[in-house]
Amino acid sequence: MTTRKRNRNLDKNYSPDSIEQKWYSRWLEAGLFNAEINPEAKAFSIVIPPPNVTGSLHVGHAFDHTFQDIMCRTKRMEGYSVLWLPGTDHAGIATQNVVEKALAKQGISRYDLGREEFVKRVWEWKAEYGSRIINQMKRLGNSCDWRRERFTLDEGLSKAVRAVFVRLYNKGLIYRGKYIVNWCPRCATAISDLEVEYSDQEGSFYYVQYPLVETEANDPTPASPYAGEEKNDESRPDKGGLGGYILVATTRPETIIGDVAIAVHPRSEKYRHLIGKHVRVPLTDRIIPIIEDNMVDPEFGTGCVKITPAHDPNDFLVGLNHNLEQIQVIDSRGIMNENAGKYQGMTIEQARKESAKDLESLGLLVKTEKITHSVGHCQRCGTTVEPYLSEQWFVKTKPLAERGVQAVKDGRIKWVPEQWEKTYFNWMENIRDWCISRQLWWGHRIPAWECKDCGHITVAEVDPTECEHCHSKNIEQESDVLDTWFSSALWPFSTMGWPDKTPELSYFYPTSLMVTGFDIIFFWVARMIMMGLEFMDDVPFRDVYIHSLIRDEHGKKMSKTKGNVIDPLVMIEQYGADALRMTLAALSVQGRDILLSSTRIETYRFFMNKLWNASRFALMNLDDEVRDIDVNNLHLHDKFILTRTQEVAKRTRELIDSYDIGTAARGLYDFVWGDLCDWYVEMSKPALRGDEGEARKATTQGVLEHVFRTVLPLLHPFIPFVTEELWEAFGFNEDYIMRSSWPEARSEYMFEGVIEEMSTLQDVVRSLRNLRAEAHVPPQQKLAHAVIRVAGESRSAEILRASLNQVCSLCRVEDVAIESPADEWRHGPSLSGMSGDVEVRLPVGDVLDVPKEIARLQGEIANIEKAVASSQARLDKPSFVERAPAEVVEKERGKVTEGQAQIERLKGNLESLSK
RNA sequence: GGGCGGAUAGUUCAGCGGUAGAACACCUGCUUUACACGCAGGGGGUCGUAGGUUCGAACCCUGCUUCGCCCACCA
Repeated sequence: MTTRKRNRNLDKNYSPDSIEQKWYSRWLEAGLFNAEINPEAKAFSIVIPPPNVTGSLHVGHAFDHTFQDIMCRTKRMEGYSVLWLPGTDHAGIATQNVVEKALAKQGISRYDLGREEFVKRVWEWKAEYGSRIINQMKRLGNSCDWRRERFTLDEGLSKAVRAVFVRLYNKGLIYRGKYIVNWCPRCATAISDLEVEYSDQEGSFYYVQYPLVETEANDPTPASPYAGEEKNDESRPDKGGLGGYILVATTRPETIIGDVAIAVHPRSEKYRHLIGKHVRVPLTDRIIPIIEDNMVDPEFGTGCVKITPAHDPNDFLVGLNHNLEQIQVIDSRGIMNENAGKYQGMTIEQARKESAKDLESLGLLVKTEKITHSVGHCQRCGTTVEPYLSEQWFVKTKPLAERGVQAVKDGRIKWVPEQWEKTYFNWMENIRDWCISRQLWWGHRIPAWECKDCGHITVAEVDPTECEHCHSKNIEQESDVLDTWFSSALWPFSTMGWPDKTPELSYFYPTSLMVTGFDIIFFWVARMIMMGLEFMDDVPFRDVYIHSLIRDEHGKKMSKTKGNVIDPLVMIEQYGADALRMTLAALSVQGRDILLSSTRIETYRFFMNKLWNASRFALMNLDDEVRDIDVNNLHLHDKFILTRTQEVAKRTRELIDSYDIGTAARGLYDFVWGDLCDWYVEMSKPALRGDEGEARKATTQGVLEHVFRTVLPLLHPFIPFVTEELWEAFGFNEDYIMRSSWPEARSEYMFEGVIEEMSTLQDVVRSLRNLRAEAHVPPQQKLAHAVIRVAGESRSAEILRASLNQVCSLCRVEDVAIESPADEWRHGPSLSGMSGDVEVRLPVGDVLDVPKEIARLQGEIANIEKAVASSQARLDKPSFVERAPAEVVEKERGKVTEGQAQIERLKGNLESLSK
């Protein structure tokens, strides 16, 4: 005889706080999250998307992590050796900004401190706040192997970064050059294309006339003959630039002093004759040529473009093609420089206003127009991004991207949901080189040393002491650091010890799954794929699950300024981590944003209590002895719950395997609350009370034991804490539920047809309850008896006869009689209802309101007649009978005959009531 | 300009070929010995719009309206 140590003293209400903390530390102590290399077992691995060290856990992380934790816990229970590798990202620009902001409060800038001291301060900051987000992850219940926690700037990862940089450089896939890049004047660094966010803005279009000059000689600028005149004079020759002027439209008059050419389209009717001629740049004395270039859209603006290679990406390319000078007039902080003449020292905005004013007074500004155009902003600080000419490092991405595309095309990487594949292909197939240098101090310093003597650049994994070319000792390391995403791109293998050949790499790489949001597909996912293929010669992960965004209850993006941020930690305080996890899991639907509100979390908080109390009920009715289930002594409801339990076990596993945790979570919720609590628990009461004898009581206990023994592990990945606590209370075994194995569906507990039979019973119970409510019978009043009228030989009659005890208990009646409809009605005034082939009658004596009941019956008859008529109409269509599947037609026939019988019965009732 | 997704009960969403479901909200009634973090019952929807395919469409196809997102361009 098996016995168990049960704990029957559970509190009446579930309180998560102490329980969650207790179990988390026990799991840690027992080393249950530790990943072991076990050749006997299959490996399952996930590397966590490393959050910023300075960050705080937001609800997006919470969702992401819940998903990963569900997968990891499930796989552990399925017998895999699971690695969930945690860590944080140094987040170069973001972290540097945070620390700079803190310093600014003390009136210090990073330049005051100098590079070395500043970086030291950032490390101090990291030491103080870096563990915060890690602790928050632990509160959520993340089952990461914390022994393996990594940081993108730690020693091992830095080694990997260097190795990758050097190898790519030697392969010719990293190059350095002077190019136009996106530049944030506030952060004073280059940023990649992806770090620019565009938004539409009001701006002005300035129509400026450039005077045509005969030669390249430095003639003095002629004053415009039109200064001060009416500007809309159609006779003016500058309309279309045909006279002494050429008209150019620009949004950036402050860059005019950096102009080096005017470009027109080669086939432009209007301007062709001017190609090769020259103009004088307004506000300067420079003479520049009019050139032709395909880049010009003759339909846009005036059809001619001023070319400023140092301050516009398109102009930059035109400049290269035509071998034009690059004149920089704006410096790295967004201030006009020494080439800007009288505008030197002004901000861009000031210079724009001033130059426009000056152009106007020279009579060269023909008009200004309001336009909306999209303007790029720095993702980190919102400052308007400047195209800026500077020396930068780039990764040549095309060859890497080609392999990345191939890996998805031949199925080595699977995207879930599949739709994201398209987005990925679209980006990868049109990929541009990646600017990886940043003029920051916090990050991986580029391992390149420039020789002050010969200018040669030495790129090396180990700090060199001399120039590899001329052996001069006079070398200096590049001051730039790498884009933070460079190190992130290596995360799946750098965290496992690459470039060394470690056992972790051979066992856990490629990882099984990557879970992340669509916002970093390009930043991160695509680059991990490229780097993984290049350096591991294998994909970094088999499946990519892209989850949707979490928004507030009205579908708005959460943001601090809107004040609609849901803080997962506050939610955990308030409702418990389990409730939050269950909510996030249950709300998740593939390919759709998730709208979250605290009332939703409350719903799942209630679910925790429901599960808790259902367990309390079971425990109150179980003694320490484990009872066997006697399959020959089961009632319908026992078979029903056993069957449903097996179904749910099977279905949940399938759903989790296909990453549909939303449906899985909702299925478990419905099973526990609906099937188990609303029906089984209620129906098991008579047997547990002993009303059906000792054998029935024992078997019912066995069933309860089995159901909880099965459903708690199914729930565990979703709500680990409460299930662990209950597992212990039931005393199912001495071990942790976390270490239990995933329940298999057991065929001996699956019974054919019981779900349908049960629904017959449920319908009858609902009908009876309905009648009670209708007759306003007080719930506490036990009725003497109800009558169920059903043909004696039908299946329904059999089902009901076997479950009379349960029907009585659920409907609070003393006795239920089963009669044949042919029997004479002899119970006095009654209410009746139908469900299927079963007529339910409730003798209600004096309580019955006769006129009201007559009205109700008439209404019901009308409804049924309508339904019968519509079914009949379908049956009358030969096409329907011929082409619809036989079972559908049969169902329709059934509806008609049943409906008609029902109408007959109701009419009989009506007659007897009318008397 | 290219692409993607949504439009179903008051709200947020499931359903994705056989004539509508859940949660929350609302109404009625309940100290029913697991749970008021609960129980029972109820009201509420011509499934955005117009066509088409089909015996049959919320579901498939095509237009339209509308909301949101991504990419590219913007002198």
